[in-house]
Amino acid sequence: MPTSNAPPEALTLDRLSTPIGTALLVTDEMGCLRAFNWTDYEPAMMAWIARHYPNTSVTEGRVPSFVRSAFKAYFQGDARALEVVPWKASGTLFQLNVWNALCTIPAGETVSYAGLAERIGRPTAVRAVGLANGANPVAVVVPCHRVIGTNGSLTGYGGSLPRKRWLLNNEGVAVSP
Amino acid sequence: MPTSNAPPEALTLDRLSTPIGTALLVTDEMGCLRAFNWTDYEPAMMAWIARHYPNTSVTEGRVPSFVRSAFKAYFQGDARALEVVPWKASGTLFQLNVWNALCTIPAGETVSYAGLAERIGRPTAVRAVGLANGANPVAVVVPCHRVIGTNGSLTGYGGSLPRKRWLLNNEGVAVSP
DNA sequence: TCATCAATGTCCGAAAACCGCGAGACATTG
DNA sequence: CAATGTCTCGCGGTTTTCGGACATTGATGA
Repeated sequence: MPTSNAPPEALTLDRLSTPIGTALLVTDEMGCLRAFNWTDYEPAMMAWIARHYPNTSVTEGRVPSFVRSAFKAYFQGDARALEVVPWKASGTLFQLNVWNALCTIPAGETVSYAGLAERIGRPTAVRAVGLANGANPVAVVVPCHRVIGTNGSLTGYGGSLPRKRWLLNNEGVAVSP
Repeated sequence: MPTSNAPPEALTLDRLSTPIGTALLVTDEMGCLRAFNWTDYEPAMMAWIARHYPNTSVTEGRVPSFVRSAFKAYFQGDARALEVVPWKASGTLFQLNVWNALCTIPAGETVSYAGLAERIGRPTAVRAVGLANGANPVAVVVPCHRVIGTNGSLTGYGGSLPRKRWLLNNEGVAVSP
């Protein structure tokens, strides 16, 4: 059956309070995480969903409880709790490569943009990696926050730098300032 | 299930000898015609398939016998024989509108490009209709050859004008030269 | 140590080019 | 005076091309 790659029919949008703001969780019929963001960026997230899943409805509701539990545990300090959450992302081949590579960075470690570029076999596509990083629709679960500048600075983060710092601290990474 | 609109997993490519060249028939798992062309344009057709069905395999084989029979009957003079062949096409909304409108032209009749534009409610999109006509992936079954210029000239045809003339003759239409 | 600068790959939106037409303006023909 | 032919221009969806933007980095020079 070719259903495996088909776009989802219906998405569920849930809200979860965290120490760094209210999070938006979006899962498909299979309980697969399709999008994650904070309420500050709700309009942008909805626009992204509309562009990538044109014929899919989004209704507010409860995502599967194991998903909620995983996020709760993570935000209470269990750095590896999110590894059990299944996710599926829509993007170009290059972006998918980057996102998959992100998941090989264990909690508690960081990689530079250049390092990530090497991992996917495109040593020179450094800026492109940064761009793909920012396009990650399932933040936190796909740990784009674990990528920092070669010199150790945090550089950027779609969800604001304070959150990036908080997430890294929560995973046991020492960040400078 | 969202499977109905999902792309096919595997396509079958068959060859059939006709009075105007060897035809290429491509059907999906359900026996639905997905592409039609003559061997002169085989590379172009394969490229079209690759672009529209990126993850689909194409293997040579036999299409369902009722499909072959229908084509044989048509090319032996049974003008309406192809009406029983199911087809499915990938294209933009505008193109789908045009292709559906084409199927309302009975064998033995013709319509002008302007007339076709009116039928779909876009009286001024005349050239666009011509363009969509040329993009028809399932020629003959979706009878794009039944569209001619307002002044009665054949104007153009992707499969070459002699074939357009032959097809119309075969359906009982009197064409000038 | 800190600005400045160039080199770099991908993605997105805007703009232009491409045509399987038709209508109108003229010229040519019988 | 038709009837026929050539030419020009406007039409509109699709495809292609092009120019910036960017979650970087390493080499320079104060």
